[in-house]
Parts: sequence; structure tokens; C-alpha cells
Amino acid sequence: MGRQKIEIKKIEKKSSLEVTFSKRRTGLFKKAGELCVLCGAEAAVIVFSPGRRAFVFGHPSADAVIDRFLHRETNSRALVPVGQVHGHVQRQYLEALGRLEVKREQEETVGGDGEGGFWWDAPIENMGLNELEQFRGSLEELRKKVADRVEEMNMMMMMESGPSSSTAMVEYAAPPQEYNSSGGALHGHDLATHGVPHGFDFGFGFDEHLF
Amino acid sequence: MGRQKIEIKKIEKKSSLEVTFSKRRTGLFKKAGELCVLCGAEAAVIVFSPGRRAFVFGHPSADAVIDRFLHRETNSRALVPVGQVHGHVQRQYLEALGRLEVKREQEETVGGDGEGGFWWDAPIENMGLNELEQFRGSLEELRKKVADRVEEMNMMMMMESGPSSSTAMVEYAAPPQEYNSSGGALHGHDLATHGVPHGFDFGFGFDEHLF
DNA sequence: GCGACTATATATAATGA
DNA sequence: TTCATTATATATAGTCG
Repeated sequence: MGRQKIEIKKIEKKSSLEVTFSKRRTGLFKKAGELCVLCGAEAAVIVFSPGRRAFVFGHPSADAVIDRFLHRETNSRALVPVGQVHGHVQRQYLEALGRLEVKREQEETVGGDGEGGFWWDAPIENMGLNELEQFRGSLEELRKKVADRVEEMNMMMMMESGPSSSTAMVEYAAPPQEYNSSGGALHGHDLATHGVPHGFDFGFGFDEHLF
Repeated sequence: MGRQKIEIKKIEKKSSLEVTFSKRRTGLFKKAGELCVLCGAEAAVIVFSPGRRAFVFGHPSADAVIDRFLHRETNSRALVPVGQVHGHVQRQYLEALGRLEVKREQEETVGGDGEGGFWWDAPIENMGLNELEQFRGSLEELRKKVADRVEEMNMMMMMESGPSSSTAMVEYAAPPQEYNSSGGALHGHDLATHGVPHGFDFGFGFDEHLF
């Protein structure tokens, strides 16, 4: 994002590392703030510089967010198998997949985690970068293959029952997911009206104005 | 940053709010990761969507960073570098992911492979149209997930903050959620007692050498 | 209600004082 | 560190399938 493209790897030159750290930290906080305002989200960002200095952004406050985050942990129960928490939509996918005769025995082997996960969790988590990249490539291929197959089948159906009835049947069987709309109340503070948020920095005192 | 300039104020249109939230959250995490890699920093980002869903990014792990942050007053300077406790880089990374990511909603995708070939060798030619469509949907998810992971891992591999680097990016499901930290996150901390009541609070640096 | 695609808005790397 | 500048790299708002 500058005069020149840079690789995302550790900056060795100390001087520019510091500059970059400062700029990007500021940018990060700004983005976080924007996300909060735009979407009514709550967020906390904690950054430790390599020199062990801490910088924190929080809305409504870092502590509030962290607290909320930590409390959820303490209060909730033990591990729940993935499928249980979230609804039917996913289940349908899984059922469909199950019919593929994909080796389910792996469920026990790879899943490892006992009740914690399903077999499809493992592959990704345990793959090395190369494997992942290869995996990704293969996925693309497969996706194409599947897409083609779908088209092909549509074509066939069209020929069987006429052009008018084909399209409707191609819809996703899975009903649109309820994206967490209920109770989407914002938590009190409407920042949009505050204009410029105030900032603190006990270390140096910049970052006063982010917007 | 788009076709059109937007004001930084709450987005009312729910549909675009969700899209924006998703896009910007991704962007935020990416930036956080870059900051970590480029500057050898440690960071945690916690975001609660208006729908109460929690999303977390952490390097080396959200736990580690939060823990460190919470101990700032008492141990701040004498703190044992969080990283030292952990062992092998990749291992730690995977553990963190395995521990957290399992509970992701998106996890309910496909995946897995056999010893011989990959699972997609399964006969798609035997699938019905609906199944194919569903399958395609699942593939899409998986692909995205894999792509994300590749990026994460690329980032991780570039990090040279010693033997303890890792990065975790996680989405927690809403109300019922478990997070059994093995790494020593603190529970039952009364955070709400200090900090800024509301609004933003930036850069809460505490004394130490700058870098 | 994603995923891909752009046209723009922003962030920021390099630079110089 | 800081600041301003500015050329570019990125992020992302809108749009379409």
C-alpha cells in the first residue's frame, strides 16, 4: 500500500519497523473503530509491540469486550459437537455428502478429538502448507467439475421436461440461513452520534484522532 | 474504499450491514496478522457482531495476548514471555486451531481424505441435481476455508518471532460456546472495574522501553 | 445471500525536512 | 521519534449471476 509493494515478512530494519508498526497499529485501530460504528459491533484490539509495549483499542471498552469474551467461556458448558449448535442447514449438507459414500470410518480415526470434532475437521488442521495448497488446487478443479456436471444435468432436464421447469428445480435445497437477526439489538452506546471518539495513550499521547 | 465513499455511521440496511461486517472483519484480521508478521508484534482482536457472534484473531493466540494484557498491572514487566511456554511452532499453531476452530459454524463443511486418494474421487456422477447443488455449496465453503488457512499459514511461516509463533483466527458461535483453554487463559476476572466506561479507548501503553 | 468483479476510497512505503 | 507528501498497493462498496 505504498510506493512499493512489500512482502509480508518480518521487517529487519529497526527504524522502519518502528515506523511501520506505528502506522499500521493506528490503521488497525481505525479500522476496528469503523467496524464498530458501521456495524454496531463491539471489539477489542490488543497489540504488543516487539518492545512489549501494549496498545489497546476497545469499544465500548477493551475490558468490557474481553470480559464478555472470557465470561462466555466460563459460563458455557463443555464441548459440543459442531453439528449440534448450529441448525439444520449444515446438517443437510452433511447428509447430502454422506450419500456420497465418502469414507466415514475416518470419523473415529482422524477426528481424534473424541466428541469434539468430526472427521472433516482434521484434514485441514493438520495439513502442511504444501498439502493445503495442493488441496486448494484440487478443490478448484473439483468445483469446476461439479459445476459442469450441474450444468450438464440442467441441460438434460431441460430436454426432458421443457425449458420452463428446469430452472426452478435447481434451487438450493437448503433454506436460506437465518443469519442471526433476532435480538440484534445494539448494546447501548450509539457512537455514530459521538462524532470523534476520544483517545488515550498513556505512553506517548498520540492517536488522539482517528477519524 | 469502494465504488463510493461512505460515511462512518451505522449502516441501517441490514443486508449490506452483514456483508460489510463480514468483509471488514476479514480485512481487520488480515491487517492484524500483517502487523504481527511485519513487526514481530503480538496481537489479539475480538469482535462481537451485532448478532452476538464472537470472532477472534490472535497471535500467538488470543489467550496468550489477553492473558498478558490482563496481567499488566501486576506482572507487567516481570512477565515471562508467553511464548516460552510453548513448544514447536507448528504444533502450537495447530493445537490452538484444533482447540478453537472445531467449534466454528463453517466447520460443518466437507473435507477429509482417504489414505489412497482424496475424497472427491467419490462418484459425483451418481448424485442427483439437488445433491450436486448442495455439494457445490459445501465445496465453496471448504474452498474459502482452505484459502483462508493457506493465507494464515503463509503468514505464520514467515513469522520469525522464535519458537512460539502461532496464529489463530476463530469464530465462536453465539450463545452456547465453549472455549476450554489449555494454555492458561484466566477466567473469572473482574474486568469491568477499571477501564473506560464507554466510548473508545486507544493506546493504553504502559511503561517499558519503547521497542 | 455468497462469489466474482471493478471502480474508487483508503492505507501506507518511501522520501525528505 | 514526527510530519507532510505522494505514488502505489490494498481494501472494499456496489453490482451482477
